[in-house]
Amino acid sequence: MTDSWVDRFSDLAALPAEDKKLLTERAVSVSLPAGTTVFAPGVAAESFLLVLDGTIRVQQVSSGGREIVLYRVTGGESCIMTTSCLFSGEDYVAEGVTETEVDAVAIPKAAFEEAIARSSGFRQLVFSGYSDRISDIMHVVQEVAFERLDKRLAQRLLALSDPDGVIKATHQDLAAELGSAREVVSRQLKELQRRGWISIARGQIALTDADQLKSLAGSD
Amino acid sequence: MTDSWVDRFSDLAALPAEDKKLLTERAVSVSLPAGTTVFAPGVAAESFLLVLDGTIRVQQVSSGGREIVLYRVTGGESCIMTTSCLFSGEDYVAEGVTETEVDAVAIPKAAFEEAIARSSGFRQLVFSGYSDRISDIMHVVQEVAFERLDKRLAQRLLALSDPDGVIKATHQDLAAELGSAREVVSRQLKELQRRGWISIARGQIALTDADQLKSLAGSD
DNA sequence: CCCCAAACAGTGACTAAGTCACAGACGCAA
DNA sequence: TTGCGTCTGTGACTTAGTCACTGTTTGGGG
Repeated sequence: MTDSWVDRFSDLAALPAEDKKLLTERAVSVSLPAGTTVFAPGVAAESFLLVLDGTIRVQQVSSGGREIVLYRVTGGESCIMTTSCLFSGEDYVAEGVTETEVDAVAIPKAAFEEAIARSSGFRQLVFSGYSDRISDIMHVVQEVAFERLDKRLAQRLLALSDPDGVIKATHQDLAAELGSAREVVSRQLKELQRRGWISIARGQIALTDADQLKSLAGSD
Repeated sequence: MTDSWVDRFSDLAALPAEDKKLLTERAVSVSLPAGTTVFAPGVAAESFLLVLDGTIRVQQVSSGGREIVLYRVTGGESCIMTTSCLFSGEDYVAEGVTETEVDAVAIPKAAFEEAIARSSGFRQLVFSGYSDRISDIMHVVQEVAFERLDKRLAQRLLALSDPDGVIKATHQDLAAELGSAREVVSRQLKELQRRGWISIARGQIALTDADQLKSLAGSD
């Protein structure tokens, strides 16, 4: 196994061979189809997850059925929600869903703890994963508490658009990104369309003036 | 040193003597007066902090001057914001302020890494600290995104009240707890007073019907 | 003792966002 | 073609946040 998955993680690639061996021998490769619920409130974790390919969306759901996206885990990142539960034994307060097909490796709790104890590179990977997620979630708090919805919507449209400036998402999907309500997003989108910055079709939005959107997204 | 500070942390009290020795020898005791800014955006951490006594309030501040409290670190807990920055090197996105006089021990980065490598109990402490904080912050997201302000205010009044049912805080202070605006909180408080659930004085609020407040705080 | 500057609190008018209850519109499958 | 489920539009209303004020208390300094 010369081109192992460990070489995809910069913190792990430089590891001593014996540490790499520990990880590669004990890890279990998994492949998940799009739309799989990786973890959810009320389910305890049993292993640590490293994403190789694809993206996992981590979100919270309210009792009233509204949702908000907290962050996404993409290739080369660890899913700290699993780590978190592995250690504290607490239940998840969020859920993780694969947005695409996801290739990952699952490291059982025992091997995880051994790797943490032995490998400083592995510790670095796990801790920086925690740090990054805390930053992400704090950013979400900042946004929902203090920022205007039109600005946040513009940010998301820019972030979610493909190279052609197209977003394939329903208004409901966008509302879930922002933690808002579908009707509110529909009205905001209509206003952006009125200004000529986007064009709206069923299940799809095209950016027609990205510069104006960037200006709105970056306004203080 | 028979009654060392390490015995205040359940994860550390059971440690082998040599691990305790490492921590106690390398840690630096600090005592901070109330109102000290422990960390703030744009300042990098240089050591890991364990709080022995007192509380540190961790909050975010918006460009418009509004604030929101994320969580509090109390005696026997680690301040993971310092850990986070220690590892990722990223700047703080929040600020920490002592609410009372705080006794703490600061563990330099080198000793921290050594302890992490050697002591599973210390790892447990650090990881569970992370997990708890992530839960806290996710809870904040849930609240600001989805819950009504009157319910959140009732929750905070109950949480902040002393055994006599009194809260010494200005309306501005409460607004900062909730990430809302002072005028909004003033109006909410007036409504609670109109219902006879609280009584309002300058800089102080007294709960007069905690049961009704609990009912509001727990409503779904 | 009185004055006065801060800090604290109250208010009205307005804008932004969320809720509720619908009514259309579109698109695929039977 | 005709449903039927998903997606979107809309009006009326409530809740929350903003702005620009005014009023009120309070603890020093003169």
